[in-house]
Amino acid sequence: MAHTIKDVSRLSGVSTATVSRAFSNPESVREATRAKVMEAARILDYQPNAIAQSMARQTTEHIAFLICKHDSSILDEFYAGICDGIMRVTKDADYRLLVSTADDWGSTRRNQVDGVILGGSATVGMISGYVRQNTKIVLVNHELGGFDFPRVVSDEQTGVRMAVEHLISRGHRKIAMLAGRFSPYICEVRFNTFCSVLKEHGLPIPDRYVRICDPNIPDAERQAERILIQQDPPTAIFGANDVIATGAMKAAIRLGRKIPDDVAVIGYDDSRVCEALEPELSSVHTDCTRMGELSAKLMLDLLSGNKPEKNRFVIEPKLVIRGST
Amino acid sequence: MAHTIKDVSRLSGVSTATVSRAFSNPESVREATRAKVMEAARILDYQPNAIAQSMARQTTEHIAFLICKHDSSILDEFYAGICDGIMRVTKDADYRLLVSTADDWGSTRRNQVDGVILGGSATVGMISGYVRQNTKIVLVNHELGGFDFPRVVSDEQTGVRMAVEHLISRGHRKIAMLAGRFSPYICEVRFNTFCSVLKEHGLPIPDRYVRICDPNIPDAERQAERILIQQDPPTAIFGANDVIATGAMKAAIRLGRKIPDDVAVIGYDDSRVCEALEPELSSVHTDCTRMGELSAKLMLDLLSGNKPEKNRFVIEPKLVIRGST
DNA sequence: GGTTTGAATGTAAACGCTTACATTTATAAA
DNA sequence: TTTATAAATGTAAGCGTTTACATTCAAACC
Repeated sequence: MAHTIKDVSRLSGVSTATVSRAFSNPESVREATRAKVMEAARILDYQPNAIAQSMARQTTEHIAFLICKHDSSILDEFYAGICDGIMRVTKDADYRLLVSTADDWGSTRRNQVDGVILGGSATVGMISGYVRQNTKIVLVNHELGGFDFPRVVSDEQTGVRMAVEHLISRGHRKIAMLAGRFSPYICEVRFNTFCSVLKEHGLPIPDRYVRICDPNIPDAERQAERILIQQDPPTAIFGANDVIATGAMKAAIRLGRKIPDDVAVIGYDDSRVCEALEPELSSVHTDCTRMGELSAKLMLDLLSGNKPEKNRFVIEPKLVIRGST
Repeated sequence: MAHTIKDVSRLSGVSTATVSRAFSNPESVREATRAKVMEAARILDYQPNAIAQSMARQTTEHIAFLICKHDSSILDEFYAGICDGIMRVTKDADYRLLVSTADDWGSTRRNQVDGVILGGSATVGMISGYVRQNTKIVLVNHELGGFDFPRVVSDEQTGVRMAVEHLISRGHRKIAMLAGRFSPYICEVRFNTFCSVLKEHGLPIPDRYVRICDPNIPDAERQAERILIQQDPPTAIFGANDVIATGAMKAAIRLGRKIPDDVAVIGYDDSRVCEALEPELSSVHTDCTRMGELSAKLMLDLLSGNKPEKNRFVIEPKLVIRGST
């Protein structure tokens, strides 16, 4: 067994209270005393037991990041980015980070964390448990209708608008979209915004220019091919995300179309794959690391008892123009 | 404040011991009693306090995954994969997972976890602290010379051998390598194995067929171009990882070389980018999720007091042949 | 009905800290 | 030196569980 505060107390000849203070509130003990304590601790290789501290202090200095997305996880580049941002902040603040993909996480061992950052689509059911236990909540990349939790979201409308208007500014009039079948809310926003922007510019959206595909390359490739081989094909394709846009590019290349001359392609997310493609894929960048950092800072703020000045933080995406447009 | 076991005890009219038993050892209390307890707990919305349990049981049911790699993190596809594997297992076993990129993690709050899985290159210094505290240790994707910790590693020699012999079997005699400058140990193994396999087959390795590059696409592209534009260029390039191989492909495409006819390219890691490229990139697949799962299972084994039958588990990589070769 | 026995429950001492409050010690002022 | 005051330290009661041990209860046997 590791040594306890009592052993240090005995060896250094001071009370356990003083040992405790020497560790967690050094200014409150005399220099000489602190030295004695630390020396004893060194000899015994003592470190305060974190669990006992949590027990006594009623706080764990743990927060959790929960990825609430059906079939997705830390493997998702976007959530990994958020997680990375959260890790940076929690590390600096000396908080520990628990990570889980979670539907039902809330039901078990809830009171082990001071706060939980929910990424993806949390449900009211998940959240109510935390609320009852007074566990702090921050939402990231998601809004929960009817609630005003502190949250960090990305301005997808603007992102899509930038992508589409970029195509238009390049002279494209026949623009197709490969809509997605992944996160329902996101897919809806991206498609709806695509439509409104085109309408605003007086451009038509014939049905044959729209296809819905699964978020994997082969399906995107199939659907893109269908769009491209028709009579009077579009001169540009907007993919609902980079994976889908990648499929579009592959289809175009296989059909012998030149990118961007015969057909331009743009994606969304600015994932790593964009720079790997030839030509490189234009896309819309969302700074997910910053989203993570911001949500973690919000959480720390909450935990230190501050109310943040506002509850909704919006990250503005950036258009990244590359060779594909 | 949340209710405690005492509140439940009072409301249900039994002792706290019985409440505790009703929760953590249901068979040991009479059906009727358990029902009373559970009803009281339901009314009070009681849940056992996990911290107090950890305190009393002297176990946290937390394990940590530490990514010990200088400039890398959960953003790294490979470590994300390991992490995903660990998460699956810990989730099933109802353990919580702490994740951190760590150099110095060991120094602080060490005793909050029952065990730690170290990914990347842990140092003896990091480990000694855990050993003293009797925290269980498992290594993944790394060996620690001179120690025999339970560990899961990938058989890189075989992986490289498969890649190179695949090129040879395709008739290539002039094979170049873009060696890497990332993880020193890995880079060394990959390069050395490349050389020995070529030697075994009596093939030359002229200096002009080897270049070392940083693990980013632009640099790989530059170096690959240097290799390709020389007189008597290689007919195949082995990239030390997929990023580097991607750069090689881009260089070849830009130079107007046909892949795989003018030059074949193969990578290592089988990351997501492989299937995005056109043609798709052949590579060597390491099942990192399985490495994660295995290391987590090893850890759970250790924590339940079993000695694993052996300490070194080797994952065999698989060759994935695609259009680029 | 009285024993015996095993199961169910209760009592109370840990687990290793923190912290309000009490006490002692050092410092400054008179 | 005495006294007032502030700083340092000590005492002991929590924090919310678990669990060894003691006690009670119920069923089964004689």
